[in-house]
Amino acid sequence: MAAERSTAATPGLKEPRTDRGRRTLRAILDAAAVELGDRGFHETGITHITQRAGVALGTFYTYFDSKEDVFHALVRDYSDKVRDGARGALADATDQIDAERRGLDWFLHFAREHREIYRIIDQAEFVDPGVFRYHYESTVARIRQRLENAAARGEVRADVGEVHAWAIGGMNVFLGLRYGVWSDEEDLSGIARIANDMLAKGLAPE
Amino acid sequence: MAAERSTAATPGLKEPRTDRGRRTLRAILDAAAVELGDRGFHETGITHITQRAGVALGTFYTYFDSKEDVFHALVRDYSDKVRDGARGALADATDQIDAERRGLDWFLHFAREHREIYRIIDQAEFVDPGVFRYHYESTVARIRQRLENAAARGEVRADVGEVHAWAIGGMNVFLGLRYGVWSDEEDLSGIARIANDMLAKGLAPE
Amino acid sequence: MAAERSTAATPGLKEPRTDRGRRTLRAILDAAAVELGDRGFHETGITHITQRAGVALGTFYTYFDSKEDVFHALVRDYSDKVRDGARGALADATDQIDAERRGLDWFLHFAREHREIYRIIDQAEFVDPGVFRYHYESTVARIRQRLENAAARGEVRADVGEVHAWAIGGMNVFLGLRYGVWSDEEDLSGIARIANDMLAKGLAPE
Amino acid sequence: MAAERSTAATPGLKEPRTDRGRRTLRAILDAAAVELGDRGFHETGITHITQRAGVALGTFYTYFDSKEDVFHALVRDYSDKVRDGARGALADATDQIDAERRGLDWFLHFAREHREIYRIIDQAEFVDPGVFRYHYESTVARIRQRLENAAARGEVRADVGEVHAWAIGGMNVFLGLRYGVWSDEEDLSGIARIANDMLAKGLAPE
DNA sequence: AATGAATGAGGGTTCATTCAT
DNA sequence: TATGAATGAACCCTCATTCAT
Repeated sequence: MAAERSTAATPGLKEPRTDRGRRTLRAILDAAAVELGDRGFHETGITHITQRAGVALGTFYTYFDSKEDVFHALVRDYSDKVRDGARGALADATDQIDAERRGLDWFLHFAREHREIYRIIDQAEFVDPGVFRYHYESTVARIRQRLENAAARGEVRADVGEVHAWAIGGMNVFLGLRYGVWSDEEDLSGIARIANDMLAKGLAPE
Repeated sequence: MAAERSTAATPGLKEPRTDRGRRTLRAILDAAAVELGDRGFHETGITHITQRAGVALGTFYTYFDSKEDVFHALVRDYSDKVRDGARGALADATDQIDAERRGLDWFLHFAREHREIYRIIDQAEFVDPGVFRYHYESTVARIRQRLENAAARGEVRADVGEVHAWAIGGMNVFLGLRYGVWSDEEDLSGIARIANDMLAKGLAPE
Repeated sequence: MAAERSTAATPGLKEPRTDRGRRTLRAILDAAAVELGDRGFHETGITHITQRAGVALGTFYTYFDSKEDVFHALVRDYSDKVRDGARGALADATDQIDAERRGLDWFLHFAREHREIYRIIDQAEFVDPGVFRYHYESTVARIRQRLENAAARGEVRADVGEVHAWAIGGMNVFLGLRYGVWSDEEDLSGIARIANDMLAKGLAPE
Repeated sequence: MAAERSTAATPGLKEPRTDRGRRTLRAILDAAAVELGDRGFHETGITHITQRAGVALGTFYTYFDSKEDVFHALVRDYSDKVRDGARGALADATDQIDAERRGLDWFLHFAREHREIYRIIDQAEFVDPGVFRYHYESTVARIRQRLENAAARGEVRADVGEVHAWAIGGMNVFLGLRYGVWSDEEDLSGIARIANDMLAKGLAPE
């Protein structure tokens, strides 16, 4: 649940030097994820975060330079998680269509488990447009790469490209919103299978 | 470009009684669309809106009860426009697949023409969650209805349902974001054709 | 109920020249008495007054220069009413003690009938300190005059003076507040008799 | 002069946790008493208070939730002071009439010393009607209690009751206004003696 | 490292008053 | 006279950030 710090230098974040410091940072990060996800960026005050984390207001600024900074850190963490999680899910797929199904399946469950992700990433469009665009462009770029590789192997139609990748990305995101975030009832693997079946036919080699 | 007032009762809006009033309201609405779309809800001050509209600060409150109110009005206006515009575009389609292509084609052009729409509607998730959900749920419900009617006519596979509708909605929205809002270069009708071709195969009757 | 205009020149008031104008002025004055009495000076907006009066906002300024002006006019009207009403009540008293009882009796009933008076006059302390002080000083001066005349006639103790007058004024005002304004239940004439009995003994000639 | 914090839970007040905090709160409270007393509630801005207190605007909200809150706190503090001050003054009286004289004497001096009290408590009628009524009702209830106890001891007439208590309360308040607040010249103890003499006769046992 | 008091720019909203019609 | 749209100064309050301890 807690966001693991990416190893890349994170500007605006002051790395803790002691164990106690690491625990505090972790508490703040976790609290921030919950609060920012629940209330949204503008409705969340630093005090909301520090109170939930059980630390004093000023302590926040021991680890972050600004409110934007935590937000940025969280978006990057989540973006990384989506990338890594999907990658893991794809690993033992039989073919590319099956891989996409597994990826969507994993993503839908992840979305339901981490509803905050949606709210946090969506807000990035206004709070931190850079990461927002980066997140979607790199996510879609990976889809595209997979499709083109598969096309080279003859698994999908030869003409797949950027447009298909964005279309698939949009499908996945909306299904995650509708069935993962907004609802608890549906069988997510079933949803993934239905969507994947349409995709399979849509992408089948001529 | 100017938002036509919907006929439905709009709470929080005080209908102007004179012609001068109607002109002023229109100016405020147009200015609000530009400012809210450009800067985002929280970065937009009432003064930004009134200055662009060329009226005094207080005049804003002659027509709206709060900043949330204009926002709400704009989302509803835009939501109606998307609905009506798509409906018009669908009208002279030969079959349902062609209809979906025309709808997407229209939507992509509309998105490029009204980049604000995206930013305004996306922000609604946090500013006015009610309309946000309503907009997407009703949009997708219309897609679903069209699909099911087409299935009854044998034009598309018999098992189409809610999941397909959300998938298509997400596809359209992301394509609009990527090629309509973020870019000026691509031929939008070409994009629509590519996506529609994948859809045609994905939805073809068995 | 409607405030009659005193004949003295009232600055800030524009005398109506037509009959229609007189009716409008009257409507505004009556509405102002109700609203200012109910909500208080600062909580009352000009629109509250004009809406209750059934006229347009701008019409208010046809008759008054400012919000303070209506307030001032009302305080003066009410102050005059208290003076004239008490004077009338005193007229057929047998002696001065009886006169004071009749005055208090009348005042208590007037207070119950016109609860606004209290709220309006009390607020004058902050809104229009001039009239506020004038009202109480002249009211008490009349009491004092009556007492001294009565002392000359041997009806009350010889040493009556300003202090006694203020004490009696305070007594009357508080009884009006407690039994006239705050409550509907008590028999006001009985209250006046009780207080007057204490006064009779307190003021009796040695 | 500084308002001591009552021990009762004070909603809307955030208790300071450090010494510095306690000093700041005290400064704000003192400044608020002066400003609210001088200018009145509506004419006093938060900046008036904080500037006089020598702190920044925002600091006000570290200790109070709103302008109404300080006002409320001040009225309660002052109300308590009047109660405690009068109680102390009464302590070594020989009989009840003498006690009332001492109480009035103390009150007149207190009023002259704290002219703000009048203006603050009077405004409560509109700003905070609850405490306003509470202040006067409990003050008068104490007078009544004293009178009835004295009647039981045969020190005053047997029929004393609520009406007499309100009458006395009104006398005291008006004398305080006229001689304590509005004027600096008169000998307050002399005033108290004159009023008390009238009272002594008015309340004497038959 | 941690605390919490202090800061003050900023922003939404109100409302008495003006004025063109 | 009457109307109601337009004006803009004023004000309360929020909250990210700083800083002394």
